Amino acid sequence: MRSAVEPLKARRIYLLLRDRIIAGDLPPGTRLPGEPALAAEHAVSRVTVRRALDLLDKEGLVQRKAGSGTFVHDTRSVRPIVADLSNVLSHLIDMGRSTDVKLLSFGYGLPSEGIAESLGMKPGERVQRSVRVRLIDGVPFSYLTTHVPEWIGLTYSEAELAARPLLELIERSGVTTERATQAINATLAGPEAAAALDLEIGSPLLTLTRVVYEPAGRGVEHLHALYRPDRYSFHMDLVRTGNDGERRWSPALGWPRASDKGKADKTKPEKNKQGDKPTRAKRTTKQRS
Amino acid sequence: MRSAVEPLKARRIYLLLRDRIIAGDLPPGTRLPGEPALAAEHAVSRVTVRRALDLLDKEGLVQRKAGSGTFVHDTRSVRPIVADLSNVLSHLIDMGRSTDVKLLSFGYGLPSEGIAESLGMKPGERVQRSVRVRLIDGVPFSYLTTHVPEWIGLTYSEAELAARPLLELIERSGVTTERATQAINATLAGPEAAAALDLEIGSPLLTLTRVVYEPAGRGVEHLHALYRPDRYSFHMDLVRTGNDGERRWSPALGWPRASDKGKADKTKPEKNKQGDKPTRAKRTTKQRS
DNA sequence: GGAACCTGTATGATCGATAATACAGGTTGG
DNA sequence: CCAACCTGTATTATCGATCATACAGGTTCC
Repeated sequence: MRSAVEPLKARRIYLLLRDRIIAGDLPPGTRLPGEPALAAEHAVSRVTVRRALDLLDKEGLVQRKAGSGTFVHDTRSVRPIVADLSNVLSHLIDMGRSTDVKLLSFGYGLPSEGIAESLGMKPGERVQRSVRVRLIDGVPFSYLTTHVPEWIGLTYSEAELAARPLLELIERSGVTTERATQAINATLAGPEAAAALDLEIGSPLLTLTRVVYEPAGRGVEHLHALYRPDRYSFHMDLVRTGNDGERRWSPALGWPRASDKGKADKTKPEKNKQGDKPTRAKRTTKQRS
Repeated sequence: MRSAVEPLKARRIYLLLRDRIIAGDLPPGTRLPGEPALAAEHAVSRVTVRRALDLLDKEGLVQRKAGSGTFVHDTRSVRPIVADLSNVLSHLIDMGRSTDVKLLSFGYGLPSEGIAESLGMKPGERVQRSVRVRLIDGVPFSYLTTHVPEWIGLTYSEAELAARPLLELIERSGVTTERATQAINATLAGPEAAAALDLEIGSPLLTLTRVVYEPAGRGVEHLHALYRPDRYSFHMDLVRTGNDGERRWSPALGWPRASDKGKADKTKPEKNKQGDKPTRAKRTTKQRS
């Protein structure tokens, strides 16, 4: 009967080792068990173990030395960018790193039902849809799909969208934005996002869905963002609030931030090994925040 | 040369359709193109398309009717649980839904380097490590790995950990917790987490890593949580703050929450079809928060 | 009823992933 | 130097995923 489409064994072992490395169970510098040992441990052939190690190697998680062994690579050099809740990269820009935006798609049309509902639009109303990719130091890290009601979208041009932050353009049109809701989740990379973010299909992605409202309560922007988790993550400081029976954590508002012990700071610009696919930009423009 | 371990084609098509469904591109009720059409569109055989649809069907994203077609299932019945930033499920509990905890592992030992560093421990100091699974209405949705310095862990028993929230036990030991930092990210399910959360290996997961500090700055708890994205997501309301040049989004503190338009509310308890694996609990206890 | 679509199911051929095995060459430590 | 490990590489065999094709049966609509 049904054979249950088991994912590739190599991938299974890859994920297992990857988890142990990331969880710190295999600290940087550790020598992994030899390929024959791993093969025996997981009851697979050595060829399969090698493929798993190849994947880890390609991601820079391990370093292989012929004749010597396979070692866990020092992870600290590939720490992801951290952004606070508001999804602001300001301190990165302060550090002199440049963020660019590439506009992949731009057009008008009818919104899907879910978008229309969350923007509170009447049936038949049209939206502007755009797809952008954000790069930091030339490396793509987020894939943004935005939907904006047509009457706002018409106040700026395609070129302006590629050059300025969308929220700025919206506010320039006379709309004031005050409230927003957002949800953070996880998903797998589909073909388009995978290509844009230079990933394999099926890689994990962080998602952020944000809907921005104007004071009257109508939605003015629907943002769906996909982030490479190895290059981006949400970070926040919490303080314990509330009275005895109802104690909980609340985000510590307002900089200065609490824990800046020089920990995840000197994020090196990624070694950019394997010089494949120079990511020829279709339309790239400097843009802040 | 290298054949690049392309993920299974069926999985590729599955992901593609899944993205379009979740993104709202294919609204609930829509009839998908026929299997022959999809096969042609993606240049694969019909058998492969069927396997992709099988996966979507198994996840409840589509519904197939012999002779009629394949339809996008009404997604609203499988909306994920929403938790606010502080990771509190209080309003769910208020709604009468029960959360249980299953303790999978408990023990003492030396921490990995990363854990030790984030807890600010001296070399040689030991930690208590525990792995728990949280269920809501009997369905697992999170996989928690916690590390606590031994001197705190010794103040409570294994049975207590299975019955009470960890932070409560820590505070009971005399430590006051005031600050914490946390990061949200995404990853793929490894074998253990996949088994515990009733998922396929390689499924996407939300991760939350939180380190809790006592006033003196020593870490007292390291929490690594994995969440099923289809059953859990982080949600927050934002307000626009800051002066002109420095406008940004800040979390809207303090309930009452802004957007409760009865949207993601009536989350039905999941149909629990396919009665396989009755999830026999090893050690299950009611627990709040 | 009947044409035209659909899903469900079965078949044998093909191709890639995996297994089992063998050997070459580097590294380490006695 | 040499024994004992390691990674790198190659070979052949097997098994599962995929393909191409065909047919059965349900649904829809004219």
